Amino acid sequence: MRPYSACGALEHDELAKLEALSRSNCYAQRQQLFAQDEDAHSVYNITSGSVRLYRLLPDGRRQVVGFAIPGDFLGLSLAERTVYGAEALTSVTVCRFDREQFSSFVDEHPQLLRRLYDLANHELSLAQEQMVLIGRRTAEERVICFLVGLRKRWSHINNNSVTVPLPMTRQDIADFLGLTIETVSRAISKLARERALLVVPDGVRLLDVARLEAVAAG
Amino acid sequence: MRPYSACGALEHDELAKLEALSRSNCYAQRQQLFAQDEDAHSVYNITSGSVRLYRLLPDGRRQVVGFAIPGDFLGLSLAERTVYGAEALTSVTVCRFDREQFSSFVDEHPQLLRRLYDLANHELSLAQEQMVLIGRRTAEERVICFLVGLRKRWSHINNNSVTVPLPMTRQDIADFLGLTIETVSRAISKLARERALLVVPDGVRLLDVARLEAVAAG
DNA sequence: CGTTGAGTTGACCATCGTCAACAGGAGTGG
DNA sequence: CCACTCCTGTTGACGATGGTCAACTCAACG
Repeated sequence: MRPYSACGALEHDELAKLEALSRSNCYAQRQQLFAQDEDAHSVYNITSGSVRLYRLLPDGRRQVVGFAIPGDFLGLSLAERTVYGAEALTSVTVCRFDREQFSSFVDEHPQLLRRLYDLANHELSLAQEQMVLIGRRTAEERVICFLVGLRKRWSHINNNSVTVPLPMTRQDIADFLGLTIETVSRAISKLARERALLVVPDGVRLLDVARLEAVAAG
Repeated sequence: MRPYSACGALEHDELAKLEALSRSNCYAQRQQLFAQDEDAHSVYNITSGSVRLYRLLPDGRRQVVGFAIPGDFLGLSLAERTVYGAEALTSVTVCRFDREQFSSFVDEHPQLLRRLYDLANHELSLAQEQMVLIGRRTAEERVICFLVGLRKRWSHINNNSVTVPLPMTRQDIADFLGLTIETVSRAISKLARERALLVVPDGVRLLDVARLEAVAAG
């Protein structure tokens, strides 16, 4: 795990010190990294695989608040308790840090803290984007935004491919977009019928990228 | 403006230095503090009045991403550009800081930065809460959650009164909850008919707090 | 070859959005 | 003082988007 994109603020030797605090770790598909509302032990950096982040209402309704892919961090809030659960969508490998140790390291490196602060504010902006998506867009628009946005996130990793991996189930997508599984399925089928995309095993291939990105932007 | 709740990390003399950087400022009702996607000049601390924060889609659809009340900060992300607009719902007074100066001050006070970091992560958690609200709750539940949540925020200011000030229009509430003005109006009317609340000028008085809070929690 | 679980599709329906009419206050001007 | 307009909010009738329920396909797996 070299990039440490969140840690660009660190000098080489500081980076080495941080790396010394980390432990590599694996999770099987469907295994939980951590649950909602439990004590937070660790900070995670995903090195391979995908993770879903979700919140539950007491009556069982679920909202997926995000998906983590390689390079993403979890638990950076450094809060004592988790506010969402995290579950492996595929088999997952992570670099894990002890939360207390990581927190102390951060306190000793204000430049890193400043970088994390900017990162958190960027996340906040994305969360607001998601509010607009769920609150003010139609079902088809939500699905398109989801696919286009996910492709953009993968583009750094898979060389800008038009094939978007979808390791999550339709249920996960639905719970992310505030829809039902059937509505997501219908939206994807409609786009496939219109030759805007092609459904492939464990993903979709975007065919009419221009059209899809126009809808996502509009 | 004494509380500086965000600045509890500062010593008395440091607080004084920060205060020296601030300028008091007024805005008339409907006046814009700043627009979406413009250069960010300032950091604001609301001292009186209410502000709506909103994002616009290119086609004019609007999502209100939050309301700011006395004690709240705006522009703390310290990003170069604004990601949402802010408009005064009532006449508003603020303490305004130059963004660059504030940013430098923060860089010289890691303890303050750490406090701001925790604050940003708390905001992020609230944004996720809002995603659950918009994505997975019914119209009536959304309205109830909104009222109960707003009451809680005002409780520090107005001595835990069951009367919730609503300086925003129904349109603002609708755009916050991902609903229409008519649906918000109907939900409030229904709750009033059921004696769960009472509509008063520029607000509502919660009558059956237990019931409302139960719905909001569930 | 049967079972299971994900995904798709269809028929029907409910919630919420749309459109329209109306009520009530605030501001304006005769 | 009384129209008159304007704006916000309320209410009703109707309709569409998306949810519900159910049947079916298909692949994975034992």
